[in-house]
Amino acid sequence: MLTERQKLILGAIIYQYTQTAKAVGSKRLQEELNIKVSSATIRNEMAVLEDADLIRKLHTSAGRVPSPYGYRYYLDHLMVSRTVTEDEVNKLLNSIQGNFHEVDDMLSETARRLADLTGMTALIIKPVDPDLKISSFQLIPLEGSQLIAILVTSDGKVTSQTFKLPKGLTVASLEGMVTYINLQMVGRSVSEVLDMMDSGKLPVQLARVIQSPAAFLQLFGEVLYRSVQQKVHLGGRLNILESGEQEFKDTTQMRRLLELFDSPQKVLQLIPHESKPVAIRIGAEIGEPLLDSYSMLSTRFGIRGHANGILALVGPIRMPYSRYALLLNAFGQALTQKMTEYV
Amino acid sequence: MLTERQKLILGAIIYQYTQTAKAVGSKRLQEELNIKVSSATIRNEMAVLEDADLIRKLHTSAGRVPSPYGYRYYLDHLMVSRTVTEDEVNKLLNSIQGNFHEVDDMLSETARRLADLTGMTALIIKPVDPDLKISSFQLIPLEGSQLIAILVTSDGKVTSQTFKLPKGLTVASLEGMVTYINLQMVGRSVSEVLDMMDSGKLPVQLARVIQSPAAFLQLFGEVLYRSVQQKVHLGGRLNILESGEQEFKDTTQMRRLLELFDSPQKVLQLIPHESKPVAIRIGAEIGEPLLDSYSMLSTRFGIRGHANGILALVGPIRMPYSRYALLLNAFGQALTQKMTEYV
DNA sequence: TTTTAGCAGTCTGTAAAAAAGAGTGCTAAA
DNA sequence: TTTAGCACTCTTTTTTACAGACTGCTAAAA
Repeated sequence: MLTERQKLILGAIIYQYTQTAKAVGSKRLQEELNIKVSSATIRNEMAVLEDADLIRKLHTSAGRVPSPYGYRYYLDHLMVSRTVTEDEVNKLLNSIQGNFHEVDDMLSETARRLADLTGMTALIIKPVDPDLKISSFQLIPLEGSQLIAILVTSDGKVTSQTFKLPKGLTVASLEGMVTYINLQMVGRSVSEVLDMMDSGKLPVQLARVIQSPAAFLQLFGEVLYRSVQQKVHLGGRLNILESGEQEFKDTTQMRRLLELFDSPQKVLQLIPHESKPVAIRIGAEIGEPLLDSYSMLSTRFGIRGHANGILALVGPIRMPYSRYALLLNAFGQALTQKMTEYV
Repeated sequence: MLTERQKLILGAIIYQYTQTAKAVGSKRLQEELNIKVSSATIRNEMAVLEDADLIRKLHTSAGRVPSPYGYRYYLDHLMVSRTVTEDEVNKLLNSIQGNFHEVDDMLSETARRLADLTGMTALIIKPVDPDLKISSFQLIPLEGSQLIAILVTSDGKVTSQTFKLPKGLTVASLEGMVTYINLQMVGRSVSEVLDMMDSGKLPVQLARVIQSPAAFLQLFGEVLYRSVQQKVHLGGRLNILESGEQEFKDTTQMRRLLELFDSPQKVLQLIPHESKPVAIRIGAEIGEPLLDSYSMLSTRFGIRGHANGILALVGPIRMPYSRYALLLNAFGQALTQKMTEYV
């Protein structure tokens, strides 16, 4: 257990370091804290904090910097976190105004803005609506024997795919299938239909409409599957370059880092399992070696009850946590509200 | 006018520098060239080349490096350029095999491959087909009073946009409009229809079908316009980081460079007006200060007679020009052929 | 006139040495 | 418990020294 004075000093070290990015020494703390003890006393207290691995020194005669555990302690015991007011959320909501063609555009723009605001990298994973419904399915002939399949879902997303008319099938027979799909499947949820396909229920039904539905089913399934794929929206992908603890010695690591964010698959692995309003993970807690010298704040947002969208910030360990946690929280609430407009 | 020996030396300097990235001195040239003159003679010749600003030295007692003008001279007078054989194009064509959902996917993949092959940044601007035709236009109701407009063009591209049902319009009246569009406009080229809108011809016609077509027309026009927007496909955007002449002192310039490629608008300004098979521009010739220490090779490709697509490589000034020019040429021809599959 | 050998002079890059700065840890006294 | 003081450590910056790589010039040779 830390004494009040030790907490005060730890807080000051974190504050100073967060501001200046330089190891902070006993003398500077004394001036900063405006405390009535000498620098020697502060040095003694610092020794205690160091024994507890809350702060570290880079080398024998340098000032101290917070350790990851020190940040953790700060977050858990020292940081005072405000809650977001409804007013603030509304202001934010107004600022995300704009005429977007689709949800995805809106989310991209939001990520960009959040990144600009913080100087960090923002990422948004669109919530999956388990009730996402099929709104329409169309087959449209192009030139030659090319066709294009178009699936529209209730969130306004359009998934399309071109293909060649399979041998043995006529456009007319496909038309029949499309009519059937639109009659029977529109209004049903995508996951339900995917289940029907897996269980063989749909194939059986379609077999009544046409002899060999296999080719058609494969196509339909592919488009369906692609329509529910999670997409990652990135903002300020390049900010990560300027926010690292240490400068990059070689471009190699820099590349790896950028490539990490370019891979939706890898980004999806970064999301945390905790369910706090705002989850804060420091350095190695993220579980991705490339991000060991970064921190990640994340919150969930979503449609109606289904808060499975992710809104996250990735930046240097040294950052104003309380401010950004608040911001993220506000953005998350705003997004949750905004999403309803698109359902 | 340069003597044969001077040309030989210039060529050797460029070759050596291209290979080793180190300023080349008279002694090394003597060994390399296996020539029967002494290094002093070579020094004399180098002085001549330097007077003509074909080579430069970084400082008093360093070897020489080619100047931008030196590269230019090399390209114009010294480089022997092969032509691509049909066989090579075919091989390439096979390697771009793959099942792509749309042209855009194919182009992205090609850019990626070209970038991997060269270690440079590749960019592809999709050719605009002036005969691009409208294949279908649909309005699909979503939940609430949301609608989604979908335009399919003959290249298999789908452009969509969600919007709220404007007041005073009913879904039924819109249906009429859609039917009319599909009856009258499908098969016409997009540019033709855009002209009809500008000239007021289409509004007049639509006015017969419905009272106030303004709201509908705006929407239709917007979707139409977006469908012919040029898209830029980038490959190896990050390669630019490793290929610069000098290391980056600060991350700022590095960022600017990456942002340049992230902006389609700016990328479009980079394309040259010349109409050589492969245009090669060196440093400042590109006309973009950020790329002063890079070179850009570009070629055109396209659909049928309309070669207005661009295929380009951006990399360090110091590069094997003849090899990459050949490669680019081959890829351009392959793409031109490949495009026909998608029309 | 052209080519060559030789050498002084210039600049870079690196290594070694020196100096300056910032901070700690310990001791002994208040 | 707190404080003043000082020796010690480690980093960073500056200085100095030196080897290496070329050039440019001169004077002689071809």
